Amino acid sequence: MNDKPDVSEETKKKIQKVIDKLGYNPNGIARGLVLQKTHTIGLIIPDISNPFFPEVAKGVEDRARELNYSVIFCNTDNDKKREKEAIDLMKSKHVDGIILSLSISNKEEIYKLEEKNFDVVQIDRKIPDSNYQAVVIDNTLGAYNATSHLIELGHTDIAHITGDLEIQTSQDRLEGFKRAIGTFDLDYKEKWIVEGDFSKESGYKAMKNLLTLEDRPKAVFIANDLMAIGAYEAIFEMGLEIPQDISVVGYDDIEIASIIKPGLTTMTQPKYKLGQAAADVLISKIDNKRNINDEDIILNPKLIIRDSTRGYEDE
Amino acid sequence: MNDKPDVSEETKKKIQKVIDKLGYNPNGIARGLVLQKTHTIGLIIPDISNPFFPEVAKGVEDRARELNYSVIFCNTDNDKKREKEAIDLMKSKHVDGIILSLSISNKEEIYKLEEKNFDVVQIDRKIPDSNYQAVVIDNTLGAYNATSHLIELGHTDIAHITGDLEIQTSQDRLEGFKRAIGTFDLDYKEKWIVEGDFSKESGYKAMKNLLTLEDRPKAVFIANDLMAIGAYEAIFEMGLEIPQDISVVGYDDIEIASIIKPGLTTMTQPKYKLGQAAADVLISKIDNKRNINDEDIILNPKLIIRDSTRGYEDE
DNA sequence: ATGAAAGCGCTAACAA
DNA sequence: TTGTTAGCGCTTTCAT
Repeated sequence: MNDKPDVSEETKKKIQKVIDKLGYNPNGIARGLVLQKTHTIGLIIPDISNPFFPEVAKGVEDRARELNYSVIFCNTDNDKKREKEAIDLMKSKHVDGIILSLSISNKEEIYKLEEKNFDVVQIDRKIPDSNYQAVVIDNTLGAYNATSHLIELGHTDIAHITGDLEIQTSQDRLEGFKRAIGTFDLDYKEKWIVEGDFSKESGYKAMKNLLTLEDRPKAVFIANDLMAIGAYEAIFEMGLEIPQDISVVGYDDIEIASIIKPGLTTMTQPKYKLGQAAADVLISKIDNKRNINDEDIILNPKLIIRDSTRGYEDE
Repeated sequence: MNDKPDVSEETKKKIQKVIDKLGYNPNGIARGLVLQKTHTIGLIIPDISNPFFPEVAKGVEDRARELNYSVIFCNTDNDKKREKEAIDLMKSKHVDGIILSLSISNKEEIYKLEEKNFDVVQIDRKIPDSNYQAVVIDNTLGAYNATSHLIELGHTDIAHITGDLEIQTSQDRLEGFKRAIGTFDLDYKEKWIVEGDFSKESGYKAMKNLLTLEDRPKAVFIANDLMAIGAYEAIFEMGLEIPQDISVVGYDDIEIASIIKPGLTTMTQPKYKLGQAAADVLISKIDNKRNINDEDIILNPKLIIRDSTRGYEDE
């Protein structure tokens, strides 16, 4: 009997001796069978080799371990079929709950889970109309703050290079940009908003585009760092300097942002914290069935100021 | 009964209907209990947020899934205590086998596992004197090839910036360097071998060091890309050009290597393949107890030639 | 071709 | 305080 208060010290010691001698360790799976509890959670993510997720996974695993849970993990490559398989796997392994990030197109699986009353928390992206609690990072706010930084520096001619607009993230960042421009009563020109696709090359092209305009912008907010790197190239190629001729703000804070010259001002995302929070929420749901608070948790990204931005009038 | 040949088609269909209607899914944990088999493997790695491991983890998970296994993962942060806990966890979860990368100082755990006749494969680093099969990448060969590339380009004055020499990897790369120099009958100068610690700053310092020498080298092999980035800075600061004045080869092929100017020639490691191979080996061990081949698997890194190297006489 | 029963290793409930 | 027993959901064996 597991540490019950009514076992004599003496017996405990005796038992412990035998345990050590035989090298016995308890069979968690038999225990799981009778207790209907595996002390395991599932982690379903699109791609562990996308630099966003390892930190998240680490946060999940660290916190889960602290709370006495272990984690089974699955990559889905954003593939609907694999997402379904991953969920079925979690069911058959009888995990106590699941942390997942599904592709938007896969609502059905979420609904099925809801029907079965499974404990789930969504991370990074929330499926619209789903009832499960989500832990996400506020992209709109991030973009708003990035743009505001430029405005506070005195800039008025600000462009934006978006990500692939099919993706919600890009839409959110675009909206944050527009909102900042609006809040400060600047007007933005449609031609200063150029669509990219998150790749370095698309950043290069978009920037080239912007720089050949007659009234070219003096600052640009770019939806991710990789495109910003491409933009750097375009800027240098035109013989311009950062930030003297043009200020640039990226998004993501990838490793290169601090290494490249000039250091890239960018938004950093609380990835580890996201993982921790998700594990916290899920496990408190599991351990304590009443939902104390099932509001979504929205984490704030943070501005990292480096050398790629400066005031318009600083010169 | 699971797909036995002696069940009438009719019955099968009937059963299937009921299954679908009730939304039944089999309880893998009860099955595991009676079969003494969980179809789960453990993955114990130092740090998923170190860019080396996510690819490895992906390789493991992909291959495991193909072979019908799922994976429980643990981060250890190279902490002995956490390594032990992770192993105990795997035992209590009754995984069918473990893929792990332990710190060298933790031999005892490996030995204990051996005693218990557990299926294990080691990745990335092999504990000396352990009997478990390992899947590793040949650092000595990689360094040898990197250096040879420089020699084949016609260089004779070649320096080396090492990593932290407490770490086996650094030793291996140093040895590969020396071996290449020896094979081609060049002689190396001790002062051309400078110790760094894998950080960008140490690369900068070491390079500064090398460049202020009276007889400064015309080429340098650096034990990782991050230090190479630091070295770039030192080189540019001295008003020198890459590769005109000095050729540089790095190691790791981190993302920045292809983005920085000039593109860094470097060694890339088959990380995904490492993960796959480890899963292959482990699961074939599990499924088929006789050890077909328990030799270590040694994977070869590959040279990626970019713009940071050129022949000594090309000018 | 199908049904009944035993048992995997554990915990909870109960009896002594 | 300790010992005994039932049963978690499955597979396997044996009997029908």
